[in-house]
Amino acid sequence: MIQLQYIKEHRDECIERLKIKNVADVEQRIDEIIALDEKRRAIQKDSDAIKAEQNAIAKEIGMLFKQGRRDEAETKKARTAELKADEKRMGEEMAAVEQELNAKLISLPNTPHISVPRGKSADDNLEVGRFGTMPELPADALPHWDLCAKYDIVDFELGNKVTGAGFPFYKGKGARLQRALINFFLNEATNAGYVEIQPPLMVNEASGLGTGQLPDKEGQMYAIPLDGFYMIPTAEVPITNIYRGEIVSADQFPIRHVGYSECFRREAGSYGKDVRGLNRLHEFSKVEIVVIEHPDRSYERLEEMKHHVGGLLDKLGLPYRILKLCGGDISFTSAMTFDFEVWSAAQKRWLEVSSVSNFEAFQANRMKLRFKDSDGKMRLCHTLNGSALALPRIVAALLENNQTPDGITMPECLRPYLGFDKI
RNA sequence: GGAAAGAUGGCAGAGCGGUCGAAUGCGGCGGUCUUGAAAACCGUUGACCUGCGAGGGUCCGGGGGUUCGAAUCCCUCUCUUUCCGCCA
Repeated sequence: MIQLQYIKEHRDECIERLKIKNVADVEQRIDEIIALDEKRRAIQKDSDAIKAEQNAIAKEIGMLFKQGRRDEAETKKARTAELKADEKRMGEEMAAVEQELNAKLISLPNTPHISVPRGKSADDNLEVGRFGTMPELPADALPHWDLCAKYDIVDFELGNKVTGAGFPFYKGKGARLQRALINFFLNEATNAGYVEIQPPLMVNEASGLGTGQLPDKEGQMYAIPLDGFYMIPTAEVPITNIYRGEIVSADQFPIRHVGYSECFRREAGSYGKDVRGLNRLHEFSKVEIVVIEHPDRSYERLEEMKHHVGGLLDKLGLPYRILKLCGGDISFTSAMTFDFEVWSAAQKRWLEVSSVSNFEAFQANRMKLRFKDSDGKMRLCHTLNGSALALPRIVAALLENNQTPDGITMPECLRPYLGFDKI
């Protein structure tokens, strides 16, 4: 949720930024919010005056009773009845205005950073770097789903039987590869100063609201209505929500966490060739990094996180590119996002394996995550997160890019975790 | 699943329906003392809305009610703890 104060004090800048996200009727929406806020304040002023009078009378009545002046007390009571009626009416008006204001505020996406490129769709994302070398595969090279079957390391059919499409089984060296990647990613992050967390895989509604999955992306999460829980779509949700409602002390900055979790996504409406094999699953493993930082330093931290993610891909020897997402492709909650895509050499496609974002104060405002600044004032923290990394597409690229006539070569950095060097 | 108890400030923990935004302890911050630190002692220390300010208002798990007046009484929801049962 954008801070109301920011909207009021920087109306034009706010509108300009939201236009980068192609928000329809921004001026009108912003001005409605400002008007509602003025209305709210006017009502509150009157309502506060009434309450002040009520409080004063109640005090007087207390005194009168004590002094035994009952008649005078009864007279005062009459006045209170009038005030009560007024207060009730105003309270209802206030609640209605607040509800409307809140609904309008919460439906506004985060303001993107002013440097975010304009654009309508993923085609307009800006490539800001390309690393590694793209392997030349022979003409008979296999896509990863064929390799999975050939070496019996990921079984999609079995997943269909036991659960459903998008819930594969990993077997033998495939399962071991999963475990190796998770450990490799967790260790790398720990060495870089991230404190490891193993979070719950289900969260309550308040947590979903805190990080912005609710109400915006309700249909994307698996829900357990009987208990009011949601299966997490990413470890970002439970880990960031650790700090929901907290006032952290400034000397804790930056707060760095890493967590591995299974991620559950309904992916409603996405079908076709994009979902083949490991390209898009309903359940997948991911290691996530989460950072909470002082507003003045959050963009430094974003760079640091990008560096960390890039380092992982370098070590894995996968060719990748970094995209700065345009206004049309960036998420609802994000102010700036970089996607990392690896080259999947047999599919001849770029696959997104990480998304690193700065949410600025957007999540913190929803969660009321604050700190006391050096001037003693309460301020909202900035929150950031990134995948480091999501496994399935990494596995897809590793299998495809490293295939040879006598097996699939595993990258050096994973061998201590794998116990073998070839599948 | 059955039974009971509870939810108060960063934490712990008091609180006859009016003088309670809330005792006390711990913690935090400032100071005295000290070469420095610890201890001791003194002082200070909630958040939010609104107003230029003085000030006003709100908040004792959420919601509703009784009352001139509710942290305190009633209803309801949620959650937590303990015991029993079941089970990893």
